[in-house]
Amino acid sequence: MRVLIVEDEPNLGRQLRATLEGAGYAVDLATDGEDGHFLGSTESYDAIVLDLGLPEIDGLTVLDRWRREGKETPVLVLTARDSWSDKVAGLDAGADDYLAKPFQTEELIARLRALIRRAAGNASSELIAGDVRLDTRSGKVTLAGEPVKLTAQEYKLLSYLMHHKGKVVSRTELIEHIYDQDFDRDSNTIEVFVTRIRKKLGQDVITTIRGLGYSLDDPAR
Amino acid sequence: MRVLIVEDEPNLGRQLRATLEGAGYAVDLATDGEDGHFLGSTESYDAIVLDLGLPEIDGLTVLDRWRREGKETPVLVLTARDSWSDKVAGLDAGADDYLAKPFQTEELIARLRALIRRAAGNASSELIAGDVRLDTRSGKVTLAGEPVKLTAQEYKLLSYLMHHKGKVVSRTELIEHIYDQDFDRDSNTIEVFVTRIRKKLGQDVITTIRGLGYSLDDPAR
DNA sequence: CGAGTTCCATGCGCGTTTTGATCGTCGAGG
DNA sequence: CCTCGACGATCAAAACGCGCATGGAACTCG
Repeated sequence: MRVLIVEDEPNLGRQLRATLEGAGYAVDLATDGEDGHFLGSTESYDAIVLDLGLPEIDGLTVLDRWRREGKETPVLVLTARDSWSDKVAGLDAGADDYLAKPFQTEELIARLRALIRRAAGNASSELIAGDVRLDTRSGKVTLAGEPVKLTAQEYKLLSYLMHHKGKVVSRTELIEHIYDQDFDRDSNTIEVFVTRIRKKLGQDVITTIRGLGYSLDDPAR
Repeated sequence: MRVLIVEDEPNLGRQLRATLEGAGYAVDLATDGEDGHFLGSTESYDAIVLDLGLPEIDGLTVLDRWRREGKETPVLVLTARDSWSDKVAGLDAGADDYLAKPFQTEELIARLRALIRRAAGNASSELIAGDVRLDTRSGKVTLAGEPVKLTAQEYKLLSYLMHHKGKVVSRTELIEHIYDQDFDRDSNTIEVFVTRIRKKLGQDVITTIRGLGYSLDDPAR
């Protein structure tokens, strides 16, 4: 999962990046509204963390522009604790969730996870496809009840596919969501990890759609 | 279920009351140690939330008095994030659980519930994972029945992991919960303590999930 | 002042990730 | 129905970086 942080205060920005990377996200960081808007418009993220108090362009403006452009990416807005006006304005501009500063990082992570889950249309923290279960809260995967050990990248890949169960996901899309900005686009890494996951969870978990990408279906239904 | 909150800071006090009432508790609020002590002694509660930093009479003193009077009501103590000394002193005075400020309201509710459940009967204040037992009340740890001497940091680290048994906990999360705000993010302290705990309690108590963090599982199930 | 604890720096080993090469397979067109 | 081309799967080995161990410095406490 790839996340954009728009935060002008350098320290907080760095801290946020560290936190989210620690939680397994690929993170891009923009330090002003201009940058933030550009990245948010051109790259593809699973969620955006947006601080409202930005220099140059105001955070609300950025959010508003994204929505006008048709960007649907879920946005979590950071506000000063007492500014209710910001909150109301943010609602109008299309924010999906709020967090008042200062906040606890776990709360941020929990909210983000919920946001991404909601955007994918899932209700619980557990994603299920056939015999495979992935718990986004504890970060664990089981196959027919048995715990399976996945490496960090394997987990990220599987997680993305399960969040988009039934959809055909292109290799490019996977690369974009698993890695951050600068990554060598032509390599067969994805294939390698698909192979590895299939080895651990069974051949038929991930279906190949030739020329288009991969898809994870739920055989249960 | 009836709960007493002893908290001098008006805002936090009100917030706590609202939270707990929302969770279905009957709530009394005392704003200083004097009041708190009196209410705790004369009324009957299922649990008490006690802030240590109080004017007039110190929270610890209040707690100590209750215990001398023979009050068995479970007490959850709120401490400033970094005052481990408070924690230790609190243990001696007979606190049943701790929460460092600032905390998540969900966590408070969860802990309170656990506290009440424990006090309600059978269960003890023990966290159990395999051969390892950690008594949150006495602060003692045993391995297969044998007492093990842990240092303060080792205890904190282990305690946090045991409170989140089964979850993958990132290094960042651990650092944030064990140290106060500004702490050198790139240092291998956590690794060092993990190693030390493993030396004392056995290699397989804490599982490493490469790239993500650590996890403590209960092999019993 | 000494014992114990906490923290930091360094180097190394090993699992993970990535690369590149090769093999297998599917599908279109002859 | 066969052949060829393109795409995907697989493998092995190299590169990388994480986490571990260790020893020592700084600090805290009695």
